[in-house]
Amino acid sequence: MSLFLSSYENRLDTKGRISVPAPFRASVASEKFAGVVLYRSFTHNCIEGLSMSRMEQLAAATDKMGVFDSELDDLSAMLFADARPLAFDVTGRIVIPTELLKHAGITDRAIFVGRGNSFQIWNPDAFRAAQEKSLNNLRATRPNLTIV
Amino acid sequence: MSLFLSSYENRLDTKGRISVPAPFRASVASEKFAGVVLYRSFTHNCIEGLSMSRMEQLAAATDKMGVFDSELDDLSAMLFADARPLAFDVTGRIVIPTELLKHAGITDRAIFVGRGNSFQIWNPDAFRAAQEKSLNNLRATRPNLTIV
DNA sequence: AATCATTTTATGGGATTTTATGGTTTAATT
DNA sequence: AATTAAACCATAAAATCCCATAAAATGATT
Repeated sequence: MSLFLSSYENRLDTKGRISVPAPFRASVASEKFAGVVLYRSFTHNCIEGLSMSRMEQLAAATDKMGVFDSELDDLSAMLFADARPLAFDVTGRIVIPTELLKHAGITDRAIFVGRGNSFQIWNPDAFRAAQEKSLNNLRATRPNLTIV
Repeated sequence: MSLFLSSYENRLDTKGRISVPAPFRASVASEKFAGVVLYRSFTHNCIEGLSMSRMEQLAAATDKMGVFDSELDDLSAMLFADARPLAFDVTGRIVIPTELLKHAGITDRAIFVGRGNSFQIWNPDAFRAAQEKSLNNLRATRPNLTIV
């Protein structure tokens, strides 16, 4: 699976369909499941997105961490229960379930945001506000950028 | 991946295409992705450039910190959301997105500047001015570079 | 060192394909 | 029958491919 990079703003049509950006579709093109997995972000008012193979990776990781870890139990309970697998239609569109749209405050437009091994879907205005904040945080705290 | 060294000034055509200098293309020639990844510099009015493998290194680093760790959140949010994967065309050109050009003040000419494991793209005049300034700083502070 | 031949590189423009998006029709579910 | 969901068709804009050429770099041969 290749990385999810960059950001793409698309619009929802009257039926709630929205095109997953072609580069994101390309990122999962080699997988068995032609689609993505979405769930509500625990930390932001946005939707988190993954490939199915990444979801399987997470399942394997939680397995390894032990069955009796209660924190992890909560996490995986949320994650797997909430996760919605959504297949692309022929033109590469999905219909995002209403609960997810509501959680992200999305109505007629949405922005797909690359996050490396995952991505997010935001209300465009909310995203830009959040980015502004992140940039200010970065400039204030100047974390270690040497890796870049 | 071999180092990005030296500087090369090229011109943008009417479609916004610009040749990536052949030596820079050679630096990423062995990689799966035949192209580069660009994003807006956090600190300067220029564009930063990386190879895709370097980008994947960054993704792996954020993975190691835990998928739900928030420490690197701001940095990776900025970086991956802004990063544009740009494939070379047959003759080795890319089209630099308008936001990036705007951020760097580039119109019809641009200079590719080697930075070792990465590179930058500048408005040629802005770059020369910045270099002049850097040189003066160096002369004043005479920093020491420790090897290893 | 100088000439010439060959290859590579940077740049230009037209043709083709992909993509996002809208609408219509058919099938399924209640 | 009514509503919902899925499949199908259409299109304008944008991105990409393809071909052509001049300049520059390289290498070979004097």
